[in-house]
Amino acid sequence: MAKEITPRSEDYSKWYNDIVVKADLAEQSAVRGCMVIKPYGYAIWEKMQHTLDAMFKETGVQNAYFPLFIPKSFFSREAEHVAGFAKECAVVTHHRLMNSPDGKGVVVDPDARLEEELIVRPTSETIIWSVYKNWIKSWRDLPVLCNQWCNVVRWEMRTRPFLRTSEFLWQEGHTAHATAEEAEARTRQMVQVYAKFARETMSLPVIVGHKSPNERFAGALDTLTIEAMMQDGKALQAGTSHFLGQNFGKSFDVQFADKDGSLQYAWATSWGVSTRLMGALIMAHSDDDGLILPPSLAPIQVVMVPIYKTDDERNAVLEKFEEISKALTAKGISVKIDDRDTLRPGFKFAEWEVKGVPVRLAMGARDLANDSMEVFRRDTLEKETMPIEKVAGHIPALLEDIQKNIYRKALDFREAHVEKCDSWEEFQEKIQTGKFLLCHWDGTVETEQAIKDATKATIRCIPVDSYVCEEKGKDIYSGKPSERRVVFAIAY
RNA sequence: CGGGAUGUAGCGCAGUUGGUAGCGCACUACGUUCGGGACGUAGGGGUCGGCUGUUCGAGUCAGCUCAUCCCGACCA
Repeated sequence: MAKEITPRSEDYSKWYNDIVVKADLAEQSAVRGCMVIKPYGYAIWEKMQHTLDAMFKETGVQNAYFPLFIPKSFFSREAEHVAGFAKECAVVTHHRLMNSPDGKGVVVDPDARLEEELIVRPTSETIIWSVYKNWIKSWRDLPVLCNQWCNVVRWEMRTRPFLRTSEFLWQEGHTAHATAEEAEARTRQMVQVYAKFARETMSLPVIVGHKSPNERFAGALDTLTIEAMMQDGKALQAGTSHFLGQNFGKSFDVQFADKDGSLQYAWATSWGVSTRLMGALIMAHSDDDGLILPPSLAPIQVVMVPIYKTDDERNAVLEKFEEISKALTAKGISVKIDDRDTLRPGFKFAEWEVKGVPVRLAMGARDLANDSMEVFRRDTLEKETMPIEKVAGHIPALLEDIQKNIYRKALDFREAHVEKCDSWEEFQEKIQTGKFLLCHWDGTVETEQAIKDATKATIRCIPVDSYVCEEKGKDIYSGKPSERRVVFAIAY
């Protein structure tokens, strides 16, 4: 495959789109800004869903489903929330079409205008809290811990596959609690679920932290985030968990009788991750040969490519593959024997590499004679020849090693591109080269905005686990006193 | 919604001063190949984004329009 584009080149966007297309993950749909997720891409998303879903359930969360359409009036109840989403809503105004009077196609039937317009959900806080009002009467009804897997629509001006599409798939959790402490604890708990998922399942190192007020979710008192670094050094917000206070409880009049008989408003959290995680996966791990998938998300973990000239050779190799396939399947490993007769081995090698399959086994007449097999790992591109009987036993440890190695590689990359910075001159230059800069910030929206206007860089988070730096200093821009360092970066 | 660009085969593109539509990849058939994206031969595939105009004649010129992409503002 041609190696014209490298991950840190200026044409990162082209490189990314190239991988999306060649790895057969997604394609552009006829609808502007929307995306068709193809079977291979969707299989990865399904694996993400299953893993996350199990993690949610371990924390007591249950799945539910709420309507796609939200009456417009619901949005006017929470002022900050509506301000955040008003500019990007798809609105349903009619419910019927009719044949065009001029005989050409169909038109909207003017008589079918809805009395109240419906908004296609950009997020479901409003409709869910309108339902919670009926569910929550007593402290005994709390907490309510619901999650839904669904699609949402945000009519963005500019779109990019997986990272920002007009419609996207996601999961949104919405919880109601009796106390602020409990809701805040849930907010922290869920961001840690996301961090664990990113690190262990996606092999993606993330920084957990608070968003600055400027970057907070519309209507939230606090937003926790996981921030990841892509291979061009830019930041990607990969998941968020919001503490919503009593904003929605009050807006939707969700009151309950507390233990002491007093009426209280419920406390809320919401948290979500989307198909944007697919974008993160692509941009964090791929190389010039295509996608590199962590084994825990790979739809196919081991692919077997037979090499042969005659039917006899083919049958002999496939027989060995079947044996190994059975042994691996018994261990819960997903295996594919690529027995397509019309393609040459070299083509198959390249194709499975683009798709990011972690391990490839190849076997031909030469190996057959030696009772050996070639084992190839996608992450390092290393080949190893080993005796056939040892292969099945070797694979589980190899997959585990690949999983860890991909994480290690991404972590090393991030470590090499994070640094402290105390000079505004240095900041302006370094931030453009793809770095996370740990800098002092005076805590004001004005300073953050001024830095953004000057450099496009934003505060990605105020870290709570890695890179925590509680030391006094002077703001990088304003020179005013600062209590701690925060993470600045240019983001997707 | 501002600034820039592009619409020609499934994809990527060429098409000169206006004169009967081309290339590469992909696709179909046959043969030779098969240990890192094979090769040969023969085929199939088009409302040149749309409309209007200029002209004997428009992919090419003009006007309008639609769509897409990139850069801004917005955003997970």
